[in-house]
Amino acid sequence: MNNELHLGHFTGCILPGDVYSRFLKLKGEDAIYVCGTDEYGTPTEVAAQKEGVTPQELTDKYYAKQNEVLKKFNVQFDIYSRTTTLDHTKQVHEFYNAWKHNNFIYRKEIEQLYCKHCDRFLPDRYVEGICPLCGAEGARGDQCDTCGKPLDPTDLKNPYCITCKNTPELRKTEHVFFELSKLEEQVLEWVENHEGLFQNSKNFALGFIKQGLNDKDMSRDLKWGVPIPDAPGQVFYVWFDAPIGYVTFTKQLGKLNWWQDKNTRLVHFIGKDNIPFHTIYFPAMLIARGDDYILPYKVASYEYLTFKGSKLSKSKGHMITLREAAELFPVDYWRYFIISSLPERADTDFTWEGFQERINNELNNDVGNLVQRALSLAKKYVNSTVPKPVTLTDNDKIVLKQIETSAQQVAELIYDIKLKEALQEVAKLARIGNQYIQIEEPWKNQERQKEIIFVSLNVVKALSILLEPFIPETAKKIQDYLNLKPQMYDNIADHLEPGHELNKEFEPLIKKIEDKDLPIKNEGQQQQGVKEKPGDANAKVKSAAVSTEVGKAAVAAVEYDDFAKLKFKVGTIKSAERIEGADKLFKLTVDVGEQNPRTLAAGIAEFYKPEELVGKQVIVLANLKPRTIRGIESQGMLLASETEDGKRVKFVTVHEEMPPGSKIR
RNA sequence: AGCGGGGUGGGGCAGCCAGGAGUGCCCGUCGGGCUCAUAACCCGAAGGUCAGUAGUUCAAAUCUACUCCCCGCUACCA
Repeated sequence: MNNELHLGHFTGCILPGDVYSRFLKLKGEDAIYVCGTDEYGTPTEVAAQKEGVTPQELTDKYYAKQNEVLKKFNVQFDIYSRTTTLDHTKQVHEFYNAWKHNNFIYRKEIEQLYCKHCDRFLPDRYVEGICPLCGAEGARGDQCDTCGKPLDPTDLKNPYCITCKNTPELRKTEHVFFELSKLEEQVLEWVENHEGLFQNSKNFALGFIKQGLNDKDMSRDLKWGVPIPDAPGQVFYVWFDAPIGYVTFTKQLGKLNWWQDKNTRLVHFIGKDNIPFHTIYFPAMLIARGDDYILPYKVASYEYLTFKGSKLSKSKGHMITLREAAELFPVDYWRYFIISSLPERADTDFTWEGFQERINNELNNDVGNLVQRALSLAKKYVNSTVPKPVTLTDNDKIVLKQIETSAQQVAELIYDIKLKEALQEVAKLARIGNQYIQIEEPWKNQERQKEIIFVSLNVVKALSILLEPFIPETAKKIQDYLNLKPQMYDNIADHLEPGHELNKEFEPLIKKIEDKDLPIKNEGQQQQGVKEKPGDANAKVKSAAVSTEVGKAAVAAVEYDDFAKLKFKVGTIKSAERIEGADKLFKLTVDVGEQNPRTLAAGIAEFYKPEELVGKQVIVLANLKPRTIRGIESQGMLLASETEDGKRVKFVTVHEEMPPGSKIR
């Protein structure tokens, strides 16, 4: 909760949950979709400190932004609340008292680092020092980044306070512990026998439990957090309050009793980093709470959508924010794309090409086009009125029957949270519709026009219902064209009334994404006005190195200093060979006047033969951050020129031989 | 380094947990058709030793062991 929402958040938890809950409601189920912001925790506090505002001010700001953008994406929460409310504090205290009552809480005196200068304890990330294991400097109190080992603040050698840099001292303090170890068996049994966990959740949780569940220190000597009632000056470790937010928010909706109702099916949608909290800690907290609190029915955990190939990503880890995404394309495009490429099994890399392909070929050509076809046929031949079929042929009946079959399959898949597959099933119905029109040829087959158009329109109507959970705006648009009121899922097989008038005004549902619409081509504009941090220039050029798109990227005006950061050198190609399994790449060794020749991966294999290259002089960007491409480390980038259509590529050279290593300026 | 995941026709995926002819989906390629529709749509074809090795089995993409590649997390974060 110290950042804007980005496509990763949307993919991992928000959108799948929205599709699922929209579907349930459309199906007439008693469903609520509960979500909120988790606002405590040291990261928020540290971020606020950096921005020079209070944590509350920071979270207020982001809460408002998130709320706004979620509405834009038509996320239909029943409540989007926050953990910094009094309701939540009360709810956490209620849990705490129950844990105490059920003997899951004990106190223990431990030693913690204390900064006299700042007059505070230094938990987790408030302290840095030298890692006792690998000796690296700047290891944080919770973990060393260099060797990756988790640490306790007290493990650090030469610790210092990150705020004032003074050396802290050890001070005794009494902390509250949650006796997780007592629940190991119960949690293990639940994980092992629970069918509702996604495979990745289950594997991870089992591995986690195998290492043994230790009691957890719930106390933090901080102010920002839910105060522990009987431990003045201490707050709950954020993961002990955040999941209780689900309970708080449900209570705010007046449905607290759902948590103790055996018929409630609690389904979590999370990203994979949240797996231990939703499969181990939270279930343990619920068991310890007692009073028949229910455990999750399903935990849908998603892998990551990664952005390494995207030119929008300014640095590693930077995502496209939802706000940016909505400015670029209609939100339904994003909703469609993300569900159709949900990272269920493995991380999935986002590419603009993939996005464009999916939207153009599937959403546009199959779905959009079918709607357009059917409506146009109706307008042209039956004056935009649902015709009365006289005699239905077997094929007509098969297609009408298919609507029911599809609806049933889609429903089963969504109940089972196989959203990607469900959406494919919807797209399949659109294809069947296209196929049907093609085979029946209503433009030729005049005596059967009424029946064919009748069937086609019913397919379109069915699509509008099936699509609603996924792309609600588009679904609504189709229903407007059909002049229909919002439908329920179970009405899907009801045929349109003959004589029902359709809307004569309609336009293509979806517009194709042209190459020029993609931000790759607008890179210059995109980045204007964005202050890049020093060193970022490397990152920007890097993406061009693999895609041979040097010629395509529009060039924004740069400062001379930025240009001066780039070190170009003349190099002589010593050897060139194809890289196995890569059509476009050569592995080159190039002498750039250094002790050893450099290894480069160059995307010019479609345009040269290896033997043509040996001995040639090329221009190399020598201070590009090395990058591993197809298993070889590319230590620079070869400059080349490319025609607009990408059909011709020629490397850049000097017109007379220069000594290898000569500078370019 | 630790933890997790992946390697399936040219590209992207599903299938693997509950083994049964390489089955499926999207794109691309090639050939054909249609002209109602957004140069869209429909039909057909080519293309894979399911990363490798060894095992279990009547039977392995699927189970086991090992090996090789790749990726993510271990900053914020789903």
